[in-house]
Amino acid sequence: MTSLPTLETAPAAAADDSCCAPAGTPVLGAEEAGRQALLFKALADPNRLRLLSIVKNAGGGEACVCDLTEPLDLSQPTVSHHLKILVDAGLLHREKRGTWAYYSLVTGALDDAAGILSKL
Amino acid sequence: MTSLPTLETAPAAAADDSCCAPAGTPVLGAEEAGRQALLFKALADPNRLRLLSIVKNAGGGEACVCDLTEPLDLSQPTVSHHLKILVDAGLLHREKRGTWAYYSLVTGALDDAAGILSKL
DNA sequence: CCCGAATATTGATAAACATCAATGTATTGG
DNA sequence: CCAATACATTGATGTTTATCAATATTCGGG
Repeated sequence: MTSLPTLETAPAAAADDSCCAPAGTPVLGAEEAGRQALLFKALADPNRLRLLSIVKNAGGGEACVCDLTEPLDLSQPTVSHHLKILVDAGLLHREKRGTWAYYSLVTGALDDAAGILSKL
Repeated sequence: MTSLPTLETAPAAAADDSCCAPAGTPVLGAEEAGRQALLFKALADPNRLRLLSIVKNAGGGEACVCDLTEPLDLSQPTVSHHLKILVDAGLLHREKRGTWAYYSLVTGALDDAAGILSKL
């Protein structure tokens, strides 16, 4: 303990010289913060944001890997890697049809992420 | 629709065997994606999310470092480091009054971040 | 049943990151 | 001025991350 603050009990006297609030503040729990951070980690990369943008605006709302490799100027394994991160984060849905894998936005996932920020 | 792809505008020639769309898709630019990724990088850490939550819900809408070190169970330098990242990302505002540094939310910054996701 | 195409996985490497201890800086009170 | 307090910066360290080349897997066609 480094300083005066943190008076959990007995605020009574006041005349408090400290800088700090009464420490009764409601805080985002560590576990939930961890879960939410995983989601934003998935969004914290330029190429993944571009992937989401391309998929969202693609005709039919879906795109295969071959649609995504060229515009990003990344190798195919790297694109697959990013797509896996987005799927694991619950942002993209993957459907294999024949040889191709089609990726589409999970409905409401981006709005949910946005909602987290608004309600922090 | 078993396989062949998403041709929106039917660009004449083609006879294309590929799985891919005509590559006319509007894409989030690399530069803007980079800027936006910086913002989400700042949000992609549990402790920084908790910092934002504490500051937002603090009495008076502001909190000093001593309010933040204890609930996160991090060293003071680490908290200062995270706060700097949030300030650099445009999410927090820093005001020094006397010996203390008070941090507060930049108005609308979180909503702007949320808006990016909605409008991807 | 084998071949080629589309995608996924593995292994390696360099860069970025989170964290703390130690130290620096600035400001207040005596 | 001096000392103490609040915060920032620096340096070091272990972990995570982005990327590619090489390889594996899976599927449709002949």
